[in-house]
Parts: sequence; structure tokens; C-alpha cells
Amino acid sequence: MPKITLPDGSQKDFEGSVTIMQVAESLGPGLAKAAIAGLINGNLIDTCIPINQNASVSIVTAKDKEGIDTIRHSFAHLIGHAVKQLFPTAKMAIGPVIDDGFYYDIAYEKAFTLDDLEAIEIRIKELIKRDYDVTVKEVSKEEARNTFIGRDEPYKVQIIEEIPSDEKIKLYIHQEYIDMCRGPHVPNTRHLRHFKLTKVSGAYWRGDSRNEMLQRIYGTAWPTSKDLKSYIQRIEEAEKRDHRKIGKKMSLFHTQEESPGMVFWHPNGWAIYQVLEQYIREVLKINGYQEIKTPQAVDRSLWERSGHWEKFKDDMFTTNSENREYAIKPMNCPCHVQVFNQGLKSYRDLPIRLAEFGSCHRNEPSGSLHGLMRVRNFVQDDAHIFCDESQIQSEVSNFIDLVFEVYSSFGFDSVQIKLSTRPNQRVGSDEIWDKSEKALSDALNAKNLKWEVLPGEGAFYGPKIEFSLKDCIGRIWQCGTIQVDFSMPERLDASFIGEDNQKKTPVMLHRAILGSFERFIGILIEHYAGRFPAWLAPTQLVIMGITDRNSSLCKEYHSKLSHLGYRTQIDLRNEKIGFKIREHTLQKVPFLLIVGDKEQEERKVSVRALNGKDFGSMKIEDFIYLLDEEIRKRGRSSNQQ
RNA sequence: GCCCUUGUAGCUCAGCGGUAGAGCACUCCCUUGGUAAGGGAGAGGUCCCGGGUUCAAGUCCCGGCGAGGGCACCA
Repeated sequence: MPKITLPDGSQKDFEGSVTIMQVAESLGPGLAKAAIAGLINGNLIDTCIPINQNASVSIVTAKDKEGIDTIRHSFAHLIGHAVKQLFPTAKMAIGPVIDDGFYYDIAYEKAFTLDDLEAIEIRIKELIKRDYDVTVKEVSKEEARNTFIGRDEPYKVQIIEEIPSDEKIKLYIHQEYIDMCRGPHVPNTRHLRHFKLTKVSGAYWRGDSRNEMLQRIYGTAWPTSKDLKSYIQRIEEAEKRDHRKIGKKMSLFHTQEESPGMVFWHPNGWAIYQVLEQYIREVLKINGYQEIKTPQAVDRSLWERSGHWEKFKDDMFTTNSENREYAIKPMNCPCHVQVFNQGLKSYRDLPIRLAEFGSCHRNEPSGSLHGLMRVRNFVQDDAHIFCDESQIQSEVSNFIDLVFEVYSSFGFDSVQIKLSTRPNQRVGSDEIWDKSEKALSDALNAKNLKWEVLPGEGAFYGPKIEFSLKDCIGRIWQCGTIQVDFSMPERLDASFIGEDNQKKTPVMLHRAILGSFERFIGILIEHYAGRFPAWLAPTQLVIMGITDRNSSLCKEYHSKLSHLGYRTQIDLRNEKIGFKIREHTLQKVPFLLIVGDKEQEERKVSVRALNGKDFGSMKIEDFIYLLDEEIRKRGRSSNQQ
């Protein structure tokens, strides 16, 4: 006699056991039609699973997050149903739900072509039109194994082998196709309508590059056609913000075959870079850092002592001279320790914060290179804080505040924070790792920030906090970081004299706010869609004349603003004003200054903002005031419309 | 690094066995025009590189390099 409590608090009694579908029917035929799954005491289940005990129940429909996920999960099964019909010898591996969609990993002797993908999509459409019931069968591990051995699905069998033998396994029956899943799944394919297969790519079985590569078919699915359409539109819009496209259009930078993963900065891109560098330099100075510069190529022996050679020698660029082998530095820390090591240090000197805009080279795998986001040569806004153990907490805490202060200058609202803990391959004792991990998590907790743990993702010398930002299509890139390192100072013989007159080894904190200038600028381009705030814009204003009669005043204004340090262009071409406005608008220049006969008469200038806003005509001094105000705001107020 | 896709004019792209194309940009000429494209003419290409098939190869095949999307990696 289960008593069912509904979300509104009302209760219903049922004779014997009852299913989600029966509960839904008791509430109304419309709800029964819409029911996709149910939540029983918070657990998501199929609509056909019997409930025998008192429970609080809610009906999940396509309007719920769980409902959409269930739809997507069922679409993965439909890939299976269609693929096995079209390619009977294909072996199905796993088919989970992801953000906005789903995928299925499949082993097949031939590569799926785009035509195959289309054929699969057409077959799925035929299958869903059948409006067939999806049924569930709970079986023993033994029975499941036999089922998939019989169906020649070795990956499914492998998965089953790892399930505890007393656990029941649910088989989902899609007509002649059978899949295995925790579920739930839609009760009928009529819930599955609005989808699109988006791409096919390779993926290693179990995510391990030592395993064979499977073929992964990706798709997206939505409750309504409107949702699907707006998703596709969203992706198309996002692609327009791609920093590589905008970088080309605005002539910010380029890359070319002869130096893959390394950036040729153009005047426009370099202007942005310079503003950023000066800004960070200022911030570091105010916060007690000292800037240094260390060598690009350093003898192999230093990398051996630091531990990098052993772990990363294949990922470093090396060069030879007179029987000596050098590595082009992949990071700055060993060099910073060398600076620290010059001269005797007292505990009174600590913390010492050494900063460097250090150019680093890492021979990243070719397949990982991505525009400015992942490159082989990058410059970090790097610094190392040498301190005593007792100072870690406050240094980490101050750094976190600094990161948020800087990020707020760009108007970033969603920063992901992750704590990465000890990896398998590492240096240093467990005791040291315990201490470091605790220092970082304590600092985060003290700030009341939302953060998550990435177990095993730490650097080989210590745990780290990462601050990550999203690109235009939602890919996440690590930017800021702070890493505790109890190992390298010792390996490289760093020491200071403590209060007790004994030599002590300092702790080293590796930290960066932007991460790399390259990546950060990539993120900024996408964040602003190229419409940089006046502070960062490569060209802050263009002065243009209406006719040749206005040229000399244009030149006067141009000279004045250039001498004051503004990034100014002048456009005196024999073109109509509309043409010039269009061109500089496409170049995303924040302010357009127009001088015609009218302005010339009053010695004024007409000012137009990038978004089309007309400020009317004003004295050049008034414009300078306006521009200064805009620059002073940095990226805090949105420059986007 | 692995899988798939891909590389044609400065840019965006069409052509897919038979003498290299378009739009925009560029150069010159006309036009001096008031807030997102004035008109005309012209110039511009080892079709990524190296092999092969063929009477004939941007076009088909193989290899290399780069790029794009994933996967793996990311000190």
C-alpha cells in the first residue's frame, strides 16, 4: 500500500505497487503523455519501475533538466539501433549524455564518412517515427553477459565484467536492438524528435591512449524544434567570435607553417599585448613583486636537478653548443631560484616575490595546438614567491584576491576554480603533499568560494589552484594558477637563515594571473567579440574628414591626440563618410571622430561610438575627457551591446 | 601523438581529369560626397610540398607538412 507524496505536498494511496506512469495517469492524461521518467526520493528512474514503499515522487517531463538528459541518453541508444541496422558488424561501446547532447563510441572496421553520418541520421528519423515502446528488463550479471556475448558486443561484455556480481543490470530493449544502461530512458520514441548528429571523431576506448581508438558520433537533442534551432543558432553566433577569425579580420596576429604553435603578433595585436603587460606590471609593483629577467636557454644539468629533464625532456626544445646541451626554458622557476640563491637570505627578507614576463617554449603535441589558446611559445605573467611555511596561507589568500581584482577589470563573471591534488608521478613525501594540499584548500575555504577538486591532476612538484575561463563555445581554458612547491627549492639548494640562526629551505609558490598572454588575449578576443573597450582597443579612435577642406584640422587633432599617447588613426581618403564609418566600424574602433565644414567652423569634432551612439559635436578637450573616462573604467562596464 | 576532415588570388570561397574562376580587398581614372558599401577600368595564382597513375592532374592514388573538430597530453 504505498503512500505517494507529490511535489506540492499532497498524498495519494495506491493499491499494491505502482509505477511512475500510473501515478502520472492518476494525475491526468496530459501528464501521463508527457511523462519521461520519475524522481523517487530524489532518484531518477524509469516510468515503468514498480514502487512498493511510501515515497515522494515527481514526474519528470521534457521541461525538466532530468527529462532533457533522459531524452539525450535515449538518443544515444537510437544511434545504436540505427548503426546496428546499417552496419551490423559495428561494436557498441559507451553512449553517455554530455552538455547539450550525447555521443556513442563505436568500433567499426571502416571509418564512418559524413555520408554514413547522414544515413544514420535518416535511419534514426525513421526509427523514431515508429513511436515504438522502449522496455526495460532487469537481469542478473550472468544473463546480461550471455546476452551481449550472444550479440557479439565485446565492449559491453567488458563493462559487465567490472560490475559486482550481485548487482542487477538493466537491459533496454529497442525492438531488435538491446542496450545496457543504468537508465532511465524514455518509455516511447515519440518523446524523441528534435536532434541532429553533429560530428564524428576518434576517441580512445576508456580514454586511454594505450587502447584502440573508437569512432565517436556526437549529436545534440532538445525537447522542441525551437530549442534545437536556437541551439544551432547559438553555436553559429559563437563561431563568429572565434579568436582566430577575429584575429585575422582585425589583423591582430597570424601563425604559419614554418613555426607551428608560435605567434606572429601584428601591430594591432601587439598593442593589446602591451596594454596588458603594462597593466600587470603595475599591479605586481603595487603588490610587492620585483620584476626580473632570466635566460632563454639553460644547460641541461639545471633541468636535471629541478626534475624537469626526467619528466619532460621530450617536451622541451633543446639546442647544442660546444658539447653542451641546453634546453630552451619551458618554465621560469629554476631560473628564479638561481636569482634567489644569489646572496644570503634572512627570514626577515621573506617573502621575496620575483616576477618575470618569461617567454617559454614547450613542444606541445601537434594535435593539441589551438590558435592562441594552446601554443608552443608563450609568455607567462609568472612570479615565484619564496616564503616560510607560516606565510603560505596569507600569500595564497592575497593572491586569490589579486586574481579576482584583475579579472574584474575585464568583466569576467564566471571563473571556475579547481584544486588539483597529488598525481601518481610526483616528487616529495606524502607528508609534504598533505601540508600543501591543506594550505590551498584552507585558503579557498576562508574566502567562501565555490571550488572543486581534481584528484591526481596536480603538478609533479606540488598541488595547485587553477582559475579557468571559458571560450566562446564553452571550452574551458586554465588561466590563473597558484602552486605550492616544497620540493624544487630543496632540489636547487635554496635556503635562508631562520630566527634560530639555522639554515632553512623556503617554500616556493608558483603563480600566474593571466597565465599566458597568448591564451588570455585569445579569451579576451572571444569575450569581447573583438569589440575591445577603449582601454585595450588597438586603435582607440579614427579621425576622418568629410572633404579635403577638413584635412588640416583632422591632422591637427590627430597630432594632438597622438602626442597625448592615444592610439589614433587618421582617414583622409577620397571616400564618402558612410564608407569610412562602415570600414572602421568593422574594424571595431571604439570612437569615430568626424570633421566636416560645420565642425571646422566651430573648431569642434563630431563623435560617434562603435555601437552607433552619437555624442554630437564637442570640443576636442571634451572628447579627451570622455575618452579618459572610458579608459579609466577598463573593461568593467560592458563594451558589448 | 591518435582518428576524421581539410589546404585554389591578400581575404571568403566556387571549380573535382581536358587552356585557372567569383565577390571583397588592391592599383589607376572619374567623383569632394554629412554618419555602415558612389561609378569605371586594370593588375593579381609553382592551385601547400614531394612522388605516382594517365595522352592529359587543383581535380585520382601514396607520402610529408600545416590547419580544423574530437581523443590523449598540458611542468
